[in-house]
Amino acid sequence: MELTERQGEVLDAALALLKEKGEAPTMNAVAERASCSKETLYKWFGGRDGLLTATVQRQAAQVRALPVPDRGLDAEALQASLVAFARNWLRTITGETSVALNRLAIGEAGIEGRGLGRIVLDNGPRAMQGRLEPLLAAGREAGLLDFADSEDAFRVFFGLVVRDTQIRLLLGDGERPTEAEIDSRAVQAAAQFFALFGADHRGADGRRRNT
Amino acid sequence: MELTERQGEVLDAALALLKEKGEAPTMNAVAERASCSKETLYKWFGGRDGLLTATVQRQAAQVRALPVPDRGLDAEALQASLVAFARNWLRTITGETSVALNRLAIGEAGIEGRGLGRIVLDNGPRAMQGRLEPLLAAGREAGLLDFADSEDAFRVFFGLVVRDTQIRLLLGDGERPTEAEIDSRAVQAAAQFFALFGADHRGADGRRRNT
DNA sequence: CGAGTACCGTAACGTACGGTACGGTACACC
DNA sequence: GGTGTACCGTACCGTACGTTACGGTACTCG
Repeated sequence: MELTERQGEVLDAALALLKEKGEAPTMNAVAERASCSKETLYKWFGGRDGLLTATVQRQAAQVRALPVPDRGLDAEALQASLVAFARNWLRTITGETSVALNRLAIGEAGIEGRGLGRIVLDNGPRAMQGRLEPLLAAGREAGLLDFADSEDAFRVFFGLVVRDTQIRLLLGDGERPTEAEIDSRAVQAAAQFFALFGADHRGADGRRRNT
Repeated sequence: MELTERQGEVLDAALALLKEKGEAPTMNAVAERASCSKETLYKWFGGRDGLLTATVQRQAAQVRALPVPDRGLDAEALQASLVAFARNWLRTITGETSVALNRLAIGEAGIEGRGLGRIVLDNGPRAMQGRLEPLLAAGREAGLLDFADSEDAFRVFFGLVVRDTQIRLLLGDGERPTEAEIDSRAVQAAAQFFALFGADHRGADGRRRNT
């Protein structure tokens, strides 16, 4: 959906309300906050579902991709890329916006005909997977990594990075990791991933190359 | 809260509706499904919040604990316990009931004064942590595991087991793992955990004993 | 300058739903 | 048999909110 600047402001207002109140804002609240008429909301977005969908889409779309070195991939560069991925991802999912969006999407994901979960999924875990798997494959090509199934490898990396952080935040456990903790965790996760899938280590996980 | 059998039936009806509709059921719907009067609902549970809280509590409380061998802990027994833990946990979180409960709790977790998130948290990740950490500590005592911070070790285990499974299910990605996949993943996660924290391996994660 | 367009502000409508009230029934206890 | 208790079924009330309608204003275009 193509957005004018004014429409973007309206969606920003909707997002702000979502973060403040913790639940999907009402049409009245959005109209008031954005200083626009409800008629305009309906004209632009079709209704409540359209407004919320557009709000989620606007935010989800601006999760930025990280540049991946596709030439001259050595162990150092691969490690650095993985750490950068992990740090970027942790920052995203622990952010207030991401938590609010995921809450909204999850809350409506069980209901017939709601597409919010799909949007967040496509721009969240699946987007991460789509960007990371090529990097992992390149690492294997370069003889730095050793795994059979790149999807499986991605999921292990995801687990090492995210752990129980996201589900705890979603459930309202207030303790957000600090920037320093995020950095440390990113380094740690990348190191653990290398310990499991680095080509210069033994296949201690018992499943290497056959799962 | 002490429950009579009839009250349990009412909460079962509420849970059934929650799973069917994907969102918190209305008082009318619960009364009709359970063949009871709304007045009774209010008398028993105080109101809508009380009813939903009781529903979540009833389910959350019956996540069963696994027996932990506290004597004669050898490598085999520890591995078996970890696999059992992983399998049990994966079965729980991929179950329809758990997904519905988590959706409900997360959807209301951002709202002032709602306690559902806390309940699920206490009976979910925190309960798992409370049961697993003693096992890990025992493994360290027995010279089988090597880690500095047992909470950190728990979280790595959690990540290796759960990966992105839970968040994908919550967001509506329909693909549930089969029983065979759960078994395989449990074994794999335990092996990977040993590869990272087993006392007979090198400390390849770079953080052993100092984080 | 007149017509059209886009938008704001506000009022109004319909409905869903949480909560309450009340009559009716079955059963226990004196 | 009379009284109290617990519960069902249903009707009712108030409010919140999605949606629609409409009058008023500014700006554009011919």
